[in-house]
Amino acid sequence: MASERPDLAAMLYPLVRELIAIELPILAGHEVSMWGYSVLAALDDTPVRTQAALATAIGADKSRIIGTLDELQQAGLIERTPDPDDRRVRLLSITPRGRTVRRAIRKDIQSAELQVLDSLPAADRKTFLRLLQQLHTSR
Amino acid sequence: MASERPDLAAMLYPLVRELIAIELPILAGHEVSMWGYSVLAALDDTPVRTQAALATAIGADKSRIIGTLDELQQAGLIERTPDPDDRRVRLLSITPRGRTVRRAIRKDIQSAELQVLDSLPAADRKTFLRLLQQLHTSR
DNA sequence: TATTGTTATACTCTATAACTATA
DNA sequence: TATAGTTATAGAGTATAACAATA
Repeated sequence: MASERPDLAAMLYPLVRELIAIELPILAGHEVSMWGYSVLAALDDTPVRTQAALATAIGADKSRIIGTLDELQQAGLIERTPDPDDRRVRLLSITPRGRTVRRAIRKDIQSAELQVLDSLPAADRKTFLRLLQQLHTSR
Repeated sequence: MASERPDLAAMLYPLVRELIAIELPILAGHEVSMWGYSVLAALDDTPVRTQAALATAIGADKSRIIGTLDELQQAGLIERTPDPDDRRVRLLSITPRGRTVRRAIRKDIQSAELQVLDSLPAADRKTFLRLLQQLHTSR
């Protein structure tokens, strides 16, 4: 019976939950919700898109992100401009201020999140991070 | 600006979501919910405990797992016996049938879940798994 | 008084499906 | 008619607090 190990999800999920617990106070400090941060990140990495495309990109329903977009727009972090070529579409873009906020949040998160890997030796931590990144970009 | 990488959660969360999508139909096939499977796994790995201890062990509220325990008990997968020493407490245990079901589910899950690591070379896959396991046990 | 398990309540998410305006 | 965005509705999930039994 040697080959016993926990399921992948059983090992990964606690990590994610710990990470969320780390991120929430940071996000609150910047007055941005988790969905809001997710939107800012997506828009910052790939500039313009329709709301529907954005929604599927971050794994949400198109109706689910509307409140988030309203908040971000009102805070001046994103812009929604009607597409002249197809007036049904709202072209999305992150504002300079949105970009600044996104980077500040990311800096705070990334300087705190690595603590979840603390139990690994430094070399292993680096390896884990590299493999995870590889896994993430090749999806 | 070299040091740019996605946040840990941004890389891990999609993995978890993909894993859940893989697990749900398997669990449905065994007529066990995700919470139910989580409870079976916890009880199988560390035999007896109070409901409150079990709840915190799997990251839930004590009131949240009661419906799950009812279902599992009715299906004959767990037992709730009053503690003679403290009649407020219900001692929890997994039944032989519960153990069988849990193992069957785990076998199905583990034979399917590794596909999320498919984009890694075999050696890297093994390394990732080892580090993740190390991370999980040393928490 | 404190604790275990339970129930009840309200609150938050989420999914679904209508609705509008454009095409 | 089909699609983008929006709104409305209902359903599921969750947290909180009250409750009964026991310590």
